[in-house]
Amino acid sequence: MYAACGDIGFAGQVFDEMTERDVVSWSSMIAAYVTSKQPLNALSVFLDMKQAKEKPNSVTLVSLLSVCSHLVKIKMGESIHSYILTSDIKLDVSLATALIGMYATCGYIEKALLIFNSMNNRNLQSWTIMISGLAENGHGEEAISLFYKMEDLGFTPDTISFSGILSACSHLGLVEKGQRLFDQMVNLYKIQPTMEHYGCMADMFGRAGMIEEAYHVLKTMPMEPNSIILRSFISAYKNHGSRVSFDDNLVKLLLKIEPDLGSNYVISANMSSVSGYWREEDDVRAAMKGKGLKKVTGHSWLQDNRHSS
DNA sequence: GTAGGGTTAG
Repeated sequence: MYAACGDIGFAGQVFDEMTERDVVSWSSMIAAYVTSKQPLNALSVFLDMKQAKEKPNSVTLVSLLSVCSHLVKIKMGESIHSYILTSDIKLDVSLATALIGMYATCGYIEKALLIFNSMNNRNLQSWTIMISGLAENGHGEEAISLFYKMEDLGFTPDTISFSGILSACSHLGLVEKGQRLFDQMVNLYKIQPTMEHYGCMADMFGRAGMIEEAYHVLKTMPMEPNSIILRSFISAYKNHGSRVSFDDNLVKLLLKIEPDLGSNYVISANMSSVSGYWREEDDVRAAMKGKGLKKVTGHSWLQDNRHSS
C-alpha cells in the first residue's frame, strides 16, 4: 500500500520489518521498486527472495522481466523464459506481453514477434508493446501497419499506444502521417496530449528540418518543455539551421531545469556561436547559484567543487 | 484471492 502511495522508502521499511513474508509480499516489494524505476533494488530483493527459498510465480516474473528490459539483461530474460517453459507457470497474456517487451527492448525483435504471433489472446498492452518494439528497432512501417490492424480489430489505442506510433512516424520522417495521427488522437479518441506526445511532434518536425513548426510546438504546448525536448530541438536547429534566429531562452531554460548535467553546458557553449549569446556567462552563474556549484577558475566548475561552497 | 505488464526524445 505504501508503495502504491508512492512512498517507496516506507514500503521498504515495512517490508524489512516483516517476519513472515510470502510470495505476495516479495512480489509486491519487487513490483514497487520496478514502479519507482529502481530496477537494481528490485533485482536485489529478488536475490533475497531466492535466498529465502521462496518460489516466484507469474506475477513475480512479470516484474522481473521488466527489470530485464530496464537493464537490458537479455541473458537473465532468456533464463526467465526457459524457467517458465520448464515450470508449471502458465504463460498468460501478461507474462507473454512482458516477454515480448523484454525481447524487444533487448533488440531481439524476431523473438518478440514469434511470441506475439503465437498468442491466442492479446490485449491493448500486448499490441502496444509490439508496436513500440517494432518502431524502436527500426521497423517503423511494420509498426504503423500493426497499429492500423489493432484498430481494425476493435482495440482503442490509448495514450501510450499513441506515444509509440508517433515515435515511429518521427523516426521514419512521416510528418503528414504523424500530424494526422496526432489529430486523430485529440479529436477522435479525445486523448489529452502529454509531454511525450508533444515531444514526439517537436522531434518529428525537427528531424524533418521543419524548425519553425518544431518551435511552434515548443511555444504552444501547455506545459514547460522538458530537457529532452529542448535538447532535441537545439540539436535539430544546429543540424538544419533556420531562417528564424535561435531563441536563447531555450538554452537558458535547459540550464535552469537541469543545471547538474555537464553536457548541457557544452550545448550552451556550442549555441553561443549560433546566437551570439553567452557573452556575460550570466546564465551559467544563475544556473549554478543555489546549487552549491562554485566556479573557481576557468573550467573548474566541472570538477568536484560542489561541496566546498 | 492478495501482487503484476505497455511509451517517446541527440
